[in-house]
Amino acid sequence: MDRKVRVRFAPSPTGGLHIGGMRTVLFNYLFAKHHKGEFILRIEDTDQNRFVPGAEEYIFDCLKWCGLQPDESIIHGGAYGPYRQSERKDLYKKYADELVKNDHAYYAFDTPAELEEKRKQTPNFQYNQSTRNVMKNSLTLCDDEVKKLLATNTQHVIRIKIPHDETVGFTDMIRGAVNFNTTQVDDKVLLKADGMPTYHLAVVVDDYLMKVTHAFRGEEWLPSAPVHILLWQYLFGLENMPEWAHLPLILKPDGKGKLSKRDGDRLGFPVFAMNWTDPKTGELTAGFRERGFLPEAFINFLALLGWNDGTEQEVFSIDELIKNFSMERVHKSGARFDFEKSKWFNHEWIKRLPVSAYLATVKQLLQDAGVGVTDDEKLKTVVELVKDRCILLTDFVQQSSFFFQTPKEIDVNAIQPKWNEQKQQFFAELIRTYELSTLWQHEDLENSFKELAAASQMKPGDVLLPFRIMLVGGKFGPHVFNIAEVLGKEETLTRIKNTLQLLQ
RNA sequence: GGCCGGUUCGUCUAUCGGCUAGGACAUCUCCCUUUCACGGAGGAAAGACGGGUUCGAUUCCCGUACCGGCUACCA
Repeated sequence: MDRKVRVRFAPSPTGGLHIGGMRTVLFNYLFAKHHKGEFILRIEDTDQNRFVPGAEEYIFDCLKWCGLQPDESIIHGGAYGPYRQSERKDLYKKYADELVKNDHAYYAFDTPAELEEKRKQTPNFQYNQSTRNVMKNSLTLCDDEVKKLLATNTQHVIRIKIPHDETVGFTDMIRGAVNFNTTQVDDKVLLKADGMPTYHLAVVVDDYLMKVTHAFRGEEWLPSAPVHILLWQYLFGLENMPEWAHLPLILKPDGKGKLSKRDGDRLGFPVFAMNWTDPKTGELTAGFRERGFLPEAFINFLALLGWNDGTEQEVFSIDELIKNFSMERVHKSGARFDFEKSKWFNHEWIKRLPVSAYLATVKQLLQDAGVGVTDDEKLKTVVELVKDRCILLTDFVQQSSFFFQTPKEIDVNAIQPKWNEQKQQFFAELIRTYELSTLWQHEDLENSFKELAAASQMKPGDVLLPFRIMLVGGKFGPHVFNIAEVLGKEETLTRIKNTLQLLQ
């Protein structure tokens, strides 16, 4: 391929963008960047009935969060605009007319009601080469009548005239040779009654006009490939057609079928990249971002859903993905989405990334939870201390709140049963020891704690858990002396004293 | 129903004719850790089925089964 690589992602702004779509974006992006090409984002809004306000912005927000920025789009500009199909409406008619003129398409005057009636009568009714001659179209009507109907602006569509008994095939980058016999292909509508093109006409025209070299889409599009190939043949020449790759579907974790946004609610995991609220129904679909995912992790597990580089590496940065990605190594079969594994990726990224990469997010999360953080250095220390224990960013709230505010609840029930006079005295003594101590490093705190335990004829283990609960409130958190160190002398002593009172 | 696609541990996957079928998630056991994690060691766990081709098939071919997708003036 000597042409510059140009790929496109073409969502319709009908609301939400789930992980299947996001993965298609990712693969487009990786392919484009790997080949030093361009990534275009085209809005396919040819169905005006399904337009959802805010959906376009949402799509861009998701891409931005992931760092997958288009080179050309309705907001990034570019030399091949407009990038919104509704604004290209007039372009398509010309090509539809050309097809009619060359006998590759025809006018059809059947009304939606008539078609519906037909389908009711004939269960598996298809508008195709075997039925078109009993329908109301320019193939069955005489020329004068057609002219008259057109002249009087009778509602009509333009349908492709699929040839009889031909083999149409192409080489899919993932699947290899795929062939269809045209006898099985329907006469799809190309131009709708409202003058808008259907997807079939629009993809072909726009991919040509936008000089797209490689076209990637979900496997669900495979059956309509012959229509598109025929269109390329009739309009622009097969030699100019982009190479196709039909990506494997992302399947439900349980049961069967492709993943849908409803599966998330049902099974308790996000399906969209970011939270999405449907403006019409008010229904909220949860997003990975709000659930506490790092974009690095989101991208990483998306990439591995259907692709791998042949090695045993699993954690990839975006640059590594760009470097190693190839469409030929994408799987043919669908991949079942596994939320547990996606969490593992997030944990890996939390551990690997410098904490500065997500410190601001954690700070915001704490703030949202009512935990004010004024000391950024302290936050950094805390995050560093607890990050191994956090799978999702939201886990930082539970793991670090007690560093910044007194625990709301002290799990005294965990101490009470084994509490006695001896322990009571140990902590009274500990308070005195710590009050006198001039050093406040965790090693020193631990040493004096253990010396005191030994002097009191106790095993450290007997008093370590109570100590933890005094400082943390519960049975969790990093090493207790590290906690004490960060908390500082005054706060540590206050918490011991407070809990001691609770135990009275 | 028709057309198209797919089929390796529970899940994601490696293997491009030589396999004692490798890794990861999850799971189990143990070690480390006087919380929980992290980390370390180990265990259990797979080639849908039937025919070919071949010295040899998970790998190539053909059937069957099963799974999925599509079958709108939606994308």
